[in-house]
Amino acid sequence: MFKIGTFSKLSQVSVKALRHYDRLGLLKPARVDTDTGYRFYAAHQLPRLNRILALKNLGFSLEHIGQMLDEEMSHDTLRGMLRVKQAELEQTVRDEQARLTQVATYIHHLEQGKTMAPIDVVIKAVEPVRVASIRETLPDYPAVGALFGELEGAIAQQHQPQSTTYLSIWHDEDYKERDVDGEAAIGVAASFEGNDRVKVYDLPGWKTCACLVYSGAYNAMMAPYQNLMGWIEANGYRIVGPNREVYVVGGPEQDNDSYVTEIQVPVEAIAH
Amino acid sequence: MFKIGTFSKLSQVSVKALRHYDRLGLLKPARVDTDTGYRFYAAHQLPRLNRILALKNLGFSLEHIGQMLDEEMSHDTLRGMLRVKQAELEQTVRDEQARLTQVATYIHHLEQGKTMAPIDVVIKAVEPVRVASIRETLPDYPAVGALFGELEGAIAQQHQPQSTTYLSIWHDEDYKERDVDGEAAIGVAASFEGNDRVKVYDLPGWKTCACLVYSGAYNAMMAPYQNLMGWIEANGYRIVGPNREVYVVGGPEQDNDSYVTEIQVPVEAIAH
DNA sequence: CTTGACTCTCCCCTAACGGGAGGTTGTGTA
DNA sequence: TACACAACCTCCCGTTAGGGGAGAGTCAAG
Repeated sequence: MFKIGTFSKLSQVSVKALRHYDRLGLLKPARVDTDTGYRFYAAHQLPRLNRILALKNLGFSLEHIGQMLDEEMSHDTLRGMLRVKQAELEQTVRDEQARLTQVATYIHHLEQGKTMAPIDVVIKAVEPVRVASIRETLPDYPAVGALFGELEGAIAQQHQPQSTTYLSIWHDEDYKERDVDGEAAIGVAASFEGNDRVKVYDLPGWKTCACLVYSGAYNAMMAPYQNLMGWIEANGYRIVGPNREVYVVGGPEQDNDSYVTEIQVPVEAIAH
Repeated sequence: MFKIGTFSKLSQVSVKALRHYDRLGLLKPARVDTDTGYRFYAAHQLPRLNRILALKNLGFSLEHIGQMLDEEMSHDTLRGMLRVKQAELEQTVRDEQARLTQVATYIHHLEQGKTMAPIDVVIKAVEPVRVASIRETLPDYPAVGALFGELEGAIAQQHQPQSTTYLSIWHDEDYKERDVDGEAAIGVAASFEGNDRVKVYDLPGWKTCACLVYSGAYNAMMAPYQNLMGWIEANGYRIVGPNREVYVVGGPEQDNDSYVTEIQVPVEAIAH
């Protein structure tokens, strides 16, 4: 029988941790003095403690370890837990490696003396949303403004509340100077009805979307686009759909520095 | 100007998180109504929020992000922080991959219908300790018992308190049936003096040591040894020193099931 | 018998929020 | 204009796996 300090040195586990395991029921001392409350551990408890440490090293929570040790756990259940942990670890490794790539990209950019801009790129999910939209081949990008005017008219006609969700979708795979396949969309309620000209549908969401918030006039948006595309390539992603621009703050004038636009490009990680 | 709920939807960041960033000074609302306490955010704050999210995705703490955003941080300092983060991430990836290997090993063992024993293996640090020891070529493993008797005699002679640290060290690289190069060691105080027969020195510690606690008689220790060695090989480690046995509970008799022994083998990870 | 080492319980702390209580403010509708 | 309800506020507690320390009791040696 060892007192907690001796047992702690023996097992290289801190006294605090041993008391913690006692509270959680993971490792009860072999005997507890009823008068003094002193914990006494037996040597034959070392293998159990060691198993706790081993499972902890694998990344299991103490709660899970308790389940794995206490219940007479079946082989299959145990294997299942290991498989789940395996999947978790694989996901973690992938995530960390993606971060590593990003950090390396930024360091590289910095050493080239370039701007910090690519650090603003974020991968996030984009929710689906019901929109009214018009899609057309436009002479150039700014021409999408006219489509928004048309949409606003149609929405006002049906006495719908005005939405703050304005976005355009660019369907061309490559950059084009003219004859652009563009779509203007405004968020609407489910009750809104379309017509021949104005289509109403649920714009699908994306689970992984590279996003960059850009603050400035529309005619200077080329640079952030290039940053975003460069980021996507450098970090091992592939574009899997048309890019969108969400107009957080915008208006009819062309050159307004206070406009805020979010560029969204759906991507997926290139396998391994 | 948006109220917190609108800004939350716009940025896909929860209201709770926005309030949290406000408290931390990471992202103060553009205006706070002095009467109601309502927070009002401006669209031009989205890029800053986006940068916060991007840095958070890289694994930086909010405190670090605050430093990176607030101070007019120099390029060099920034690059330094990125390098540190890069090193951290590399370490994390290595750790997680080691865990992954372990989990895979255990799943494999389970599917072979073998015992769970290898799951008890733990990698930990072993502290250096001052010992009195005798090293000799022994006819067989049990013969080390006599050396302990000799050591105990020498320690008793100097009226030293008796230690609980008993361990033996096996210097042979391979398993040998006879003529074993073994060492018996007992922990002593710094004041203890050796002689021709009994050497006193600081037994070095190890930073990474594969350890297995075994509960049972000495003559059945072959199986745990094989488990441990198999584990070391399967998990990509290499043995880099003589293995030790720490006798947590032991005695002179050969076959006692209540004995507890920890087997320690110094290892290092095989590079990549 | 004293001193110092050891042990006990209890409480607060971590990072980045989430959940909920309880109270105030804003907005849409009858 | 009144009322309901959504949105907002602050404050408090919870999460993991213990660490740090206070204040009090216990143990072993000199």
